[in-house]
Amino acid sequence: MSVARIRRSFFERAPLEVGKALIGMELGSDLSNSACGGLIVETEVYVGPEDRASHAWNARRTARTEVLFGPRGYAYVFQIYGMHYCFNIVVGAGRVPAAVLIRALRPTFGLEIMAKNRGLSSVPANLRQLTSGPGRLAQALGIDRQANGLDLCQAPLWVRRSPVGRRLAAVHGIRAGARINVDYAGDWARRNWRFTLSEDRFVSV
DNA sequence: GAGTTGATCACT
DNA sequence: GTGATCAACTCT
Repeated sequence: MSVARIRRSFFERAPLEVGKALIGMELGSDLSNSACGGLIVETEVYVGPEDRASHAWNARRTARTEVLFGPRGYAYVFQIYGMHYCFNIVVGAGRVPAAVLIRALRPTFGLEIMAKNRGLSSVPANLRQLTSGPGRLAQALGIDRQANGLDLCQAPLWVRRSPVGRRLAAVHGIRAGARINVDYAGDWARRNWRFTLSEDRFVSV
């Protein structure tokens, strides 16, 4: 599959701006030797060191968070609850440690691959099982710790504009709400830094 | 409500 | 170096 990848400058903007702009764009993967992916319908933004909910809170710089301090447009992948992976994109101006978590996709291609990656015997009747939720979509796209640090402008993992997605966002609109499962972050948990394609059935619960 | 494991941190 | 704590989730 020939893919016109996105320019790095797309990611080199204010984190909230990128988090919103990603809604309706395509996320694709060749990590399983056959292309699969879908349209991004849900994101969460972690703005930087001041954000109590961020792994980079208080400028915490460790082996795990290292890629957050590097160039924009790279994958930040971490394991959570001992068994799931979350896929993020490093974004922002300069090298502030900010990222956008991709929380849900509307699956559009390579459905068989994604079903297999998810451990399902066939493509499920309810496609929400494939990519609705950060852990689910990472598994569906074959993303694990090995994908950490991949350059999304070159690697077999890409983001690109989608005319269909752009239209969906224009017609249905984008909603901002509170981020999920970050109650430990106090006031920061209440900021409306989660973006969803309004009314989309593939948005996670 | 349980599962599961690595990162992080507060200690020696 | 060692041990305790717990997490940006999923499935039953």
